[in-house]
Parts: sequence; C-alpha cells; structure tokens
Amino acid sequence: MLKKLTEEQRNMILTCAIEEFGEQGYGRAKITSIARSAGLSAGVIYKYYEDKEALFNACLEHCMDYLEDVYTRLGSTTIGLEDGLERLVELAVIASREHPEYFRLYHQITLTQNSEEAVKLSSRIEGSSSKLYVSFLEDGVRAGLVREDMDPKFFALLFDDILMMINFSLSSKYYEERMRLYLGHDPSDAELKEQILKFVRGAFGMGE
Amino acid sequence: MLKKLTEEQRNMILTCAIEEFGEQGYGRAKITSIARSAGLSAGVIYKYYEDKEALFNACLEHCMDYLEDVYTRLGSTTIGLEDGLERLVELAVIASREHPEYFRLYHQITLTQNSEEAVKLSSRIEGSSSKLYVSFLEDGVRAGLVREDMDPKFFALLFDDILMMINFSLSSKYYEERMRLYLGHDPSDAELKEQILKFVRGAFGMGE
Amino acid sequence: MLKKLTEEQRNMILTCAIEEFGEQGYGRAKITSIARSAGLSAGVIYKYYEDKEALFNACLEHCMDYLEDVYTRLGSTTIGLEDGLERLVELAVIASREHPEYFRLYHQITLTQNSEEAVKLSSRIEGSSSKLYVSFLEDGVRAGLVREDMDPKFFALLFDDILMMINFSLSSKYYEERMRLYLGHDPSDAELKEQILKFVRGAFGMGE
Amino acid sequence: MLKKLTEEQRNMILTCAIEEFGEQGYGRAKITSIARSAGLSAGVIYKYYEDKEALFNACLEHCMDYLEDVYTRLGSTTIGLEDGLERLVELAVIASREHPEYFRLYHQITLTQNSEEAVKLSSRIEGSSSKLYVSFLEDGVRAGLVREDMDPKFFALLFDDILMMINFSLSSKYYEERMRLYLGHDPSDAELKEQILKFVRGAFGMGE
DNA sequence: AATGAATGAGGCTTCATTCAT
DNA sequence: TATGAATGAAGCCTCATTCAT
Repeated sequence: MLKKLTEEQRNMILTCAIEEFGEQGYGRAKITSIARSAGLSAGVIYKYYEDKEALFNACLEHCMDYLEDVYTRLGSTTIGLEDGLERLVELAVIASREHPEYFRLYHQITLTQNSEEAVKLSSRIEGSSSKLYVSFLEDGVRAGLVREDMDPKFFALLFDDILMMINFSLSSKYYEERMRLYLGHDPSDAELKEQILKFVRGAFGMGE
Repeated sequence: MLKKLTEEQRNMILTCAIEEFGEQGYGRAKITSIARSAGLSAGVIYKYYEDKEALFNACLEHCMDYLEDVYTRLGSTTIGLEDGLERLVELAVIASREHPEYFRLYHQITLTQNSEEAVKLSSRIEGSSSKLYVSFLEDGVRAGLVREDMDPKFFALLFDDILMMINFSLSSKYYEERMRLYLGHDPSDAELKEQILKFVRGAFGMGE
Repeated sequence: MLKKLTEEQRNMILTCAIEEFGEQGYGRAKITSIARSAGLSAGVIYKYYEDKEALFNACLEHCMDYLEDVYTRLGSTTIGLEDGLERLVELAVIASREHPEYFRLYHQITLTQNSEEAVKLSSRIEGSSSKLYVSFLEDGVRAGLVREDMDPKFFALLFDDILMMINFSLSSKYYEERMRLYLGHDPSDAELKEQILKFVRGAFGMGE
Repeated sequence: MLKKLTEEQRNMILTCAIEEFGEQGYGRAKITSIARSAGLSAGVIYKYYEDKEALFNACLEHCMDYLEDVYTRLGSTTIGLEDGLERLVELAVIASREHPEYFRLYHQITLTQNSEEAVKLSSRIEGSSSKLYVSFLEDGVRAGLVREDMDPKFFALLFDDILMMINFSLSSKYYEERMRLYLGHDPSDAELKEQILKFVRGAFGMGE
C-alpha cells in the first residue's frame, strides 16, 4: 500500500464507479464501495475527482466517449443502407456485450429528471446517432431502397428505439429476464441480429 | 390533526411517493419530502409502511396493478389483430399521458440489479402482456394476416420494445428531449400513433 | 430521549457551543463534543443551525448582545466622569466573572484574520463603547476634570485596552497565570478595581 | 530535490508555520499549506517535527526566544526609569512592526485553555519581563521618581497590559480595525509612542 | 534524504426511523 | 392516532501522517 496509483488503478476507479453507479444509481452508490472494489482507499478518489458528482460526471463522459466512438466509427465509413443497417444492429449487440455496464449507466441518466450535466452530455451522443440514422433513411428514400411514404425522422427514432432496447436487454437483469419471458430462451447473438433485421427491414419496406 | 387518515390521504402518500421515487430514484428520494408533498407528517408513513423499502415496493405494486389493468382490459376483449394493434399503440400513448409518473417509476425498477422483489413484480406485468402479444401474432400468422416467416415471440418482444419506448418517451425528460432531437418538434398523439402503426405494420408485413 | 427540546436545552446548545468554541477555537471545536456536553444528539443541532459556521456566528451574536447590553446600560445613564470610570471598571470585572466564556469567545474572534462576519459583529460592540469612552473624556476635558493636553480618542483607546486586558485576565488561564506571576497572588475584585482606578485616574490626570 | 534541507529551508518551515498557525489557529492550519508556502513537501516536515503539535510548539518556542531576546537585551542594559519606559514602548512598537506574525501566534496561545506546554513556555517570557518591569518601578519608587502610593507589581502588570495591547493592535486585523475606530485614522509610530508615554507617565505619577 | 501521492481516522452533515406529545 | 422534533447510523469528505520512489 501507499504505492503510487498505476494507470491501471486509475482506470479501475472509473470502471468500478461506472459499475456502482450503474447498479445502484447515484443516490445509493457509495464512494467507499467504489474505492473498496477498486482496492483503494476512499481518500484517493478525491485526488482525482472533486466530489461524488464530479466522479459521476466523469463516468458519464467516459461512457459517452465510448458510445460516440462506436457510432462515429460507423458513420465515417461510406456504406450503403443495407449494410449500414446490418452493421448498426451488429454494433448494438457487440457493444452491449462488451460493456453492459456502460449501458446500465446510460440507462441511469435517462431517468435523471434534473441534471443539466446529464442532459448536455447525452444530447451529444443522441445528436450524432440521430443525424446518422436520419440521413441513412433519407438517402434510402431518394434511392428508392425504402418505402417512400415513411417519415425518415420518425422511422429513425423508432429504429433507435429498437437499438436502445437491445442495449438494455443485454445489460440489465430486468430486461434480460423480460426477453427470456418472451422468447422462452436466451437468444444467440446471431438470432438476435437476424430477427431484428427482419423486423426492421420489414418496417422500412425493404424487399427481402 | 389527530384523525385517522382518510382513504384519500392514504392514496396521497402513494401518489407522492411514486412521484418522488420516479424523479429522484430510490437512493435520493426522501421520506420527509414525500410526507411534505402529501401534506402529512413523516411519522405517519411508518404506520402504514414498515420502512422506505416497503413503501417503494407498495409504489411498484400500485403501478403494476395499473399497467396490468390496462393490458388485461384489452386482452379480455375479443378483438382482431388489426384493431388490437391500433388499440395497443393507442393505449401506450394514453397511459403514458395519464400517468407518466407510473412509467418513470417503472423505468426505475428496470435498472435495479438485485431486488428479488422487483423481478418478481415485473414478471407479473411483462408476463401477461407477453402472452397477449405473442398470441396476437400467432393468430395473425395462422390467419395469414402477417408475414408467416416471422418468429411471433421475437416480433412480440420487438413490438413491446416499441411500446416501452413510447412510454419512456412520453414520461421522461431525457427521452422527451431525444424525441425532439430526432423529430425537430413535439409530435401530436395522432402523429405518434400513425407513424408507429405504419412502422409496426410494415415490420409485421401487414399489407397497407 | 426523543423528547422535544426544552427552552433550557436550546440555550444549552448555545452555552456549550460558546464554551467549546471559546476553548478550542473554531477549527478544533467539534459539533459532537458540543452536542455531548449539551446532553443531546449531534443531529439536533442542525435543526437549529444551518451548519457549524452558523452555530459559531450565533454564539458570537449572543456574546455581542450581552456585551452590548452591559455597556449600553451604562451609557444610557447620565453619570459623571468620576463615577462612570469607577462603574466601567467595576462592570469589566463583574462581566468577566459572570461570563468568562463570553470573553474567551470574544478573544477568539479578535484573532480571526478573515471572517467578514466576525469583523462586522465586533465593530458593533467596539463602536458603541468607543463612542461612550471618547465622549466621557471629551466632557471631562471641557469640564476641566482631566488633563487638557490629552488626546481623548487615544486615551479612550488606552483605557479600553486596560478594560480588555481585565476581561482576558479574568477569563483565560493564560492571562490568569500571568497575573499571578506579576502579583504573586490572586487579587480580590476590590483590589483589582482599586488599583486599576488608581492607575487610570493617574493617567487621566484626575487629582486624587 | 533529494538534497538535505538547507538551514534557510528549515527556517522557512518555521516561518511559514508561524504565519499559518497565527492566521488560521491550530485547528484550521494545514501542514500541506505550510509545506507549500515553504516550497517543500509535506513529508519532510515530519523528518524534523514529530507531528503537528510538535511543530506548533517549535513555533511557540521560536517566538518566545525572540520576545525573550528583545526584553532581555533591554534588561541587561543599565538604564534609568525614564529612558527605560520610553525604550520599552518603542520596543513594543518596533517588535510588532518587525514580526507581527509572532504576536499573532502569541495571541493564539493566550487562549489555549489546556496546553501545559503553552503555559510553561509562556511563563518563561512573562516571567522575565515581569521581573524587569517590577524592579523598574520599585527602583522608581525608592528614587522618588514615581508616585509612592502605587503597588509596583500591579502597576507593572497594567503597564504590560498596555504593551500587549500595542502588540495586538499592530498585528491583528481585528485590533487594527478597532484602533482605527477609536482614533479615526492609522496612527504613526511616533504618535503611538508619544500618546502611550503620556498616558503611562501620568499613571505612574511622573512629572512632565 | 526529500517527495508527494495514498491512507484512513475522524469530523461534518443527512435523513430513515423512533417516540413523547 | 398523527405529529414532527430528536436520534444516531452512515455517508461524504478532509487532512495528518506514512512510505515507495
């Protein structure tokens, strides 16, 4: 003990904090719990973060960075609607599997009713994905790839709704259980992807 | 002041508690706050509820009752797929408008990672709606009203995903803002219903 | 326990806080210590005072009220210089005996280097006594009762210096010990008064 | 960085500690603050001082040494009452101007109610000055230079009271403000000396 | 031998819960 | 029986002190 924190330990703080905040919510999360999980003393957290709120915001920031990264990577590639759709669903599944705890935290902020900070940070991620989806669909309409009577904005929203529910279904015990209830079993990633695509393609009016 | 609580006052406790828990989350919610909102003393709450947790569970129970009621009412009616679909979307919108606070609370429990209680309660509500949706679609397949290559269970789940997101979008500030971001405006109930139905019918392969 | 605080208990908080702050200084004083001395729980203090600082300020206020009261009572009486002098010295001794803890607290704030609050409160008490003393001496000069070559303002200050040192000498262990060191014994109140008056009358040039 | 502390750096610790303790009081003073002011690390302080208390005591010791030095130097000179008086007042002013921080710290210990250490240390300084002043006055009485009806011990105490208040008035914000309140302006050193001497000479019954 | 970050005891403060009225 | 103030456990945070570098 009393050794300088390694890079790994610093990351550990954030990792454990994301886990704790995501599971307990801000109010129930305990700084001491986070420190214990990270194998550190409570005091050291205050060397890196002003206070509990600042730590929480850093967690958000970290998750947002990740999400933004995931979707930005996709957006930058020139890619057709068909492939894009598939890739997006795939990404939603992969990301949820890789970092379910990020989505748990994300889930938390969606029900914060008053944090300026949360709203600001999140509009960042929603902003970029919304533009991406809408333009995908608008292009699709122009190219005659999707039904032309759709409202691209609205359909983009509903498509994102589906993606969000995938995220939650793969990261929260509640939604996991719910999925099991519907399906009667735990779906494989391939199954998930296949069915979702089938559903969405149908919605978008994309021929089989 | 020393009169027994009226029925109305008892309901007030629950109403205010649902509001508080839904807005603040369990950890940040304060018993005294709830009591004050209800125009009662903090002490009296403990006459009716063992502790904070018990009050929270009672709130859940109350919301579940409501949700169950909404969907049960629909399920009991013999109704066709086409009308059923429309009615369900309509119900999702109406219920969200009528009791957004119930959905905020519902939203809260979906991210509780460890409460046995929560899982139990929720499997109740999800259980009944899942059966309803699945049988709707199975009937539809049999009747040739929907694409026959769908997995009714999976599609039922995705349909419910959409409904849940409607609930959240109409009850949480975060999702409200997100919807505004996508659409550029606040949609009317009619618009909501129309677009969602168009999306879902497409997904189900129901001819226009 | 759990009985509503009596008037006496409320006063007890202030009394014990004045004692603690006066003995330990703000930084070392502990809320829990104060509560324990008062026979109360720590929490209840926060029902009456915003925080530690507010409690401290209330203590100051209380002491200032007392001091102001003591000197105001004197100032309001029409009284000659000779009698006034005697009365003031007497008051300094009596007040110090009656509430040494007030003077200990007073002593504390005189070395606070940065509290706006402290400076404001104290200018109150110093302001009224300074006016009183100066006018006493100015009247004395006009009436030829004291040496006419004095600067009344300066001599008033030095007179108040003496009074303050009496206060401290009778309320602080340190000054008490110092007095014993000088005198070789603990002086009676009468002796104190007599010697101080002799000293001051000499300084003012008042014939025996 | 890993060189042994220079003499100058060691003094710096003490200097900065005296400043901090004098301004903040023991309880609010921070070791890290002191270290930062001294341009050193917090850790090194513990190489030279057992703990915070020990550092505080060393500060006291340092101040006492200085004060003792000032008065001892005077006491060792053979000097008459008249000149001695003037010199003492002068010294009080000069010392206060030179090291106001020492007097701030000194002021701090006078209200410590329980430190054996403090009492012991201080009895040292008070002891030497008290002997000096008393013998001055006793000589004066014998020589017929001062009123013979005075109690030299008592008058010595009151004289020292005046000197202490000068020290405080020139080193503490509170007393500075108080002086300004009385006088309406900031006195020059010459004015201070002149008025105090006039006051004291009068008290001692020394002909003009 | 000094550094400066980590430790962790302990103080301030909040709020779920109790209970005298 | 409801009240609402008091209790006190427990969480946040600070800072004296330690120790790996």
